[in-house]
Amino acid sequence: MADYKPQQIEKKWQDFWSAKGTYRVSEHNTRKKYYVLEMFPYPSGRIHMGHVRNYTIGDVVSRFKRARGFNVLHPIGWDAFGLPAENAAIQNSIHPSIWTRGNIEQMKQQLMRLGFSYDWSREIATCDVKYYRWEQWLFTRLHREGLAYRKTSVVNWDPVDQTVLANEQVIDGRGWRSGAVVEKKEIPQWFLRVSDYSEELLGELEHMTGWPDAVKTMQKNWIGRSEGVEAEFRVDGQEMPLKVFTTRPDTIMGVTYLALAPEHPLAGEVAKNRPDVADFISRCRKTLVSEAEIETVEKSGVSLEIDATHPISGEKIPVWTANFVLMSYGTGAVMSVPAHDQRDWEFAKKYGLGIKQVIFPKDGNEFDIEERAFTEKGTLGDSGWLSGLTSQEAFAKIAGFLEENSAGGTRTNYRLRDWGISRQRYWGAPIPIIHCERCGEVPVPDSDLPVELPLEIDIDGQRIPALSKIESFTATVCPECGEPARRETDTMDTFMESSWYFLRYASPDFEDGMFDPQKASYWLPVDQYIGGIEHAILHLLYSRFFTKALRDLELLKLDEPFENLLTQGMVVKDGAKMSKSLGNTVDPDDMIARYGADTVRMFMLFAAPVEKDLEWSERGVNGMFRFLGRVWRFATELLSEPQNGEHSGKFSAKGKATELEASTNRTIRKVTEDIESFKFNTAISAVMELFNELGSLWKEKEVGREDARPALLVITRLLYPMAPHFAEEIWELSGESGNLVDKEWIKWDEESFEGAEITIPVRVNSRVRNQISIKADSDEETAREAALSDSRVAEYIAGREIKNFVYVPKRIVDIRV
RNA sequence: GCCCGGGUGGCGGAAUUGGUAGACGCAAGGGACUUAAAAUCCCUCGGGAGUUUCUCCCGUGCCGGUUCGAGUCCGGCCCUGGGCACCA
Repeated sequence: MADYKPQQIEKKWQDFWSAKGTYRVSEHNTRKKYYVLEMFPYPSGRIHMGHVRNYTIGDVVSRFKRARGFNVLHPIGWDAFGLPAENAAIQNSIHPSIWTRGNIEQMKQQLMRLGFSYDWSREIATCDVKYYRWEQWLFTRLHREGLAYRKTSVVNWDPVDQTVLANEQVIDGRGWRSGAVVEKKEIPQWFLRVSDYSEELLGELEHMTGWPDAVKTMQKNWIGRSEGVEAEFRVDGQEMPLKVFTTRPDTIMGVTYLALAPEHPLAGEVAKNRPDVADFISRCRKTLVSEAEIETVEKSGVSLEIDATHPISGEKIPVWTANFVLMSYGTGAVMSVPAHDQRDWEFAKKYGLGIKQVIFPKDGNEFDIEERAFTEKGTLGDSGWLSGLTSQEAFAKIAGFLEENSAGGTRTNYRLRDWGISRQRYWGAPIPIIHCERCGEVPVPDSDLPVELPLEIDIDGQRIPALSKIESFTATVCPECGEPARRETDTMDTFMESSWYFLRYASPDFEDGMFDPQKASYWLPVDQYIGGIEHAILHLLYSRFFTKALRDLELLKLDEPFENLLTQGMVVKDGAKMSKSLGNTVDPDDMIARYGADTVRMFMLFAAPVEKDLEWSERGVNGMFRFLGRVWRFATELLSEPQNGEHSGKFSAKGKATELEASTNRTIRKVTEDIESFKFNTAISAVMELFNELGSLWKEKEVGREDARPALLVITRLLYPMAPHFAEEIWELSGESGNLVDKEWIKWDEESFEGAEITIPVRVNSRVRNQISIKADSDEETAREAALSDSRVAEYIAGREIKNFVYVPKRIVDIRV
């Protein structure tokens, strides 16, 4: 018997796998391919527990699928551009590149210590020129297709630091470093036309059976397709009518005012002569960065003191600007119907605007419109020639009327906006465009790609120079006319890199394109994608968009990138997400040093179901260490006897061996099915139960060495995907041939536990009164007889009439008297 | 504010997807071993009651409903986590 010392065995097996090149794969293989991928990490410095959880899950899937006979691709890389590198650079006067490279080196070592089955030969880092050059190449193709375009858009501007801020860097309307009040600035920026794909991105969701419903619903709502009507309201003295979009055209006769987003051009127009309006506009957007803030702030507005003409009634309708109207949705203007929309109602009450009810309950009941808005559909009234119609009938009538009078008509609107990819930052992939006074926006020709990010920069100050400040970078000549020109100085959103990295893994060193088409068509789609739920919308939607755009560029024959998706919960401690700022992080390295990688992995899998948050508990880790220690001691004791080299692996049928054999086989089935469905916590429980049973039978001398051995070997093999070093070592100790990493997954023998008697409860008047033992496949008559002949059950029936008898095979007998 | 999740013992969780609520583990208490500690091993462990090898009652956030039967389905509340387009 020996103590379990993981430190002595884990390195040994890691070196063994690495020396053998066990996880290197190629397309030249007769097995069926399986591509398992975890979301790649941002190299922030050190691995955190969220990574450990994510990658442990992926590793179990990878090892399990290998054992099930698949040619498994399991790659890893680094999402290496991003804001934190610049922050670190400023803080520590270290170049973002050096900081990032150092982190990658460190984190790679950490991942290796966890024993993950990665094909390290495919490692990529998105800040490598050989990676982002192909992203630049793609950008020029998207540009050619009109899918990349420039328009002005607003950024957060820190007037003290003279820099653009991310939303995250704006706290209560102030720059996080300078504390200066943030200003809004309109600058030209690059966008990708995701909206062209709204319909397909939405429609395809229906067929994506391998994705969680919650994620699909979130994406569906994010795309936000709505059928409605656009109506035009003419404004005196304005050439262009005001357009509004509404999903409730039936309420149009109840419009009492129009509300414009503060950024609406007409509001800006009026503001020129109205200081109060100008003041309102500048005030109301200054501190509001996100949609969440805009929608929770107290509603306020100001009248523009102009009137619009109702397209149907011809009435004069006052026009306001209000802080809750979003410029980015619909037309940036809404028709307000206080009687039938609660938000409009509240605004109208606050500013004394009219409330006109035009929809009435179908059942003819009264509704007090002074109390709140009536938002249901119903019958139109007080609506002129539309009165008496139902909401549904009115929809079509009104749309038709607007159409005929060239004042609007039916429209489908999407909430999904085009993707702004411009970042005014240094640490990113430069956008490959040259601005020429004569030729306009000229994409960098293929022969001049890549546009390398200049690495020689001065970072000792408190600022990283934007590319626009680096003259040697900006100055160039126009590829078309040869005259002096300037480079685009925006870099690309880091979501660009993560939208296609899964394709690059198929051929990470390919030099003639983004990926080798043959290899990509072999490996893709990703069969199992695993990552945090926080990426449910943006990253996953952008990756889907990229895949479809690449398909339409005829670079890829693929509609969707990720066949199956698993979203795992966060790792929390004391109820809060582990984060540096909260100071509640736990370093995986400490845990590995103390307990070993296998214990940490097992704990991560055992402590919570994958999709739920996991509460970190070092006591729990210790408990898992004790479990592995018990198995270890049992194994070393059992296997210490000299082996004769011949093991049938069969149970003897002596004593309780048959029972142990049945439990062993039942456990194989349970663990296999649980791993298939990612229920690792119950898979581990099942192994623990089997081990507990084996332990007691052994201690009570109910089974001998010959029967303990096959059970223990099964336990070892079932633990292998989760605790691979541990399992390999015991396997080697047992003297069995080969290594588990190359072994087929273990099969179970159904016959060993079929046909056994089972115990089911008998309920009388909803209370369990006793259990009966019957064959699993007993018919109702047999079950009835068994139940009624049970003395305790009989006591509770006691001569009363049986009013109802229910028998659910293998489950329950329920009697009502 | 809008969208999507989640609420089960002291704690993490299990419950064959409508069929014995609390598997497995942690913590706690008691005991064995030990000079001692650690480690290890054994027992108890949702609450209450009783005639205490056993039996009864209550119990899955709250209120109501469907059903022979509800942690699971339906309606309405409360609390809580994630996302909201420049954090990744």
